[in-house]
Amino acid sequence: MSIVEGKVAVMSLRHAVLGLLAESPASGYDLMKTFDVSLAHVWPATQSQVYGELNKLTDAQLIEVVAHGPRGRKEYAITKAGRAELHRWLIEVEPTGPQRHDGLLRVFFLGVLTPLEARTFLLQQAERAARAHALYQEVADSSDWDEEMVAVYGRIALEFGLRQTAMMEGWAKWAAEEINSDRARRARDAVKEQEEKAEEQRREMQEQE
Amino acid sequence: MSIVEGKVAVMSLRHAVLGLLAESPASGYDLMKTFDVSLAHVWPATQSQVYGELNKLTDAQLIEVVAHGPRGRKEYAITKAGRAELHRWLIEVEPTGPQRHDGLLRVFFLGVLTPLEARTFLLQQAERAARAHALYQEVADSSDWDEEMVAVYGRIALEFGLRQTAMMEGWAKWAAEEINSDRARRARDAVKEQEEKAEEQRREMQEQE
DNA sequence: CCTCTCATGTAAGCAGTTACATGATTTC
DNA sequence: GAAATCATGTAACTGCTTACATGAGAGG
Repeated sequence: MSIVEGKVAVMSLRHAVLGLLAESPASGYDLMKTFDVSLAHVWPATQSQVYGELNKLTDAQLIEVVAHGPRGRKEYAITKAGRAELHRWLIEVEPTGPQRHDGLLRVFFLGVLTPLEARTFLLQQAERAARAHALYQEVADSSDWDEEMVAVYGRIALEFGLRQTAMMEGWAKWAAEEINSDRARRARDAVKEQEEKAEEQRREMQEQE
Repeated sequence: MSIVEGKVAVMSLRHAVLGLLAESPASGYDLMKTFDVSLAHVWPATQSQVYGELNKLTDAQLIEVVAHGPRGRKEYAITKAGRAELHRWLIEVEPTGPQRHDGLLRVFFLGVLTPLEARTFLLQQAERAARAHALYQEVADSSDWDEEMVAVYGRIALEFGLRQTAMMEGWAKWAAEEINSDRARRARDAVKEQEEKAEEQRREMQEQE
């Protein structure tokens, strides 16, 4: 399933699980902790999703149960076929890049707000970004980036978060200023003028009746 | 619906449609063109989604049909209630920020690749970002950012794209270098050592049998 | 014994994608 | 009159979220 005649479903959750199990065997419960902490901002997943995916991956023989623990605990490990699929995904499947940014979507519609409201919104975005940046910075400072593979690539991912939030803050502040720019003022004047013209026409139409 | 006792569904598609109709009346067909061009990287939507949402919004009286054209064309306009809902969403609902970045997800698992493969992957990411940046730059250069509200905020959104792609390129290049760093080399050595120890233990176990 | 953590699962529903269906109008 | 474009919709399916259900073991 999922791979039929070269046509491949996206489904990165599957590969997130495979990737985590490639590092070390774990139970669904263990994986959830990782999803809630490390992967929360990259690929969030819910408990029911993870347990469901583990069963599907087992059926597809990409992972297997290697130990049964107390309380029905099932420890999974990646299989050879699973490693191959993970490798294929990493090397051959084109990443799609980030999509669906609802903060940025709002920017397209800031014209319906007053300039003051729009400016406030953008400065709030800047602050949110700054707070997120500070949080990432804390993690970067507190963690001991020692001799582990996870650490090297985890650090690289964290650096992305740092740069992303810094970029966001700078952009939002710049955008807030831009609203007060000459260009924006001219645009607002033009819109107002059009509205006045339309109003005038409407009045004339009414007078004719 | 969708708003029950302060509990609000996310559903930004609804607000994307409201936002577009707030600027000027349009048909589903018109909106699709906007979704495919301007909003493609911010909030992609399919044709069936848009037509479905238009009907739902009409039922909810947030928009209304203002004209019937040829070929069954229905032109929609936003209502007062729709404008209020759009305003509420813009001001009161917290943006969630970007989520689900499958390129970044891959970074977490680069440990399963050889250093060379990982480096290649990151440099490909850098190139992709550079290409996207060039594309945004072309739009920025070619468009006449004249006196229109859409232009001001469209330009601001475009600037986000420019900064985002520039950040991505810089980060990916930095990351590619980081793999050759001392820290990474030490991590790889440590992993190898552990594997050798495990191998040794396995051999000892077999000898005992 | 009681509570907290560990541990796995099911069911309902919404959001998003893909594919299919249909027909009117314009353009060459 | 054929092809391209305009225009709206439905159906099936996948992915994701929310809420519910259940129970075993550990620690006070």
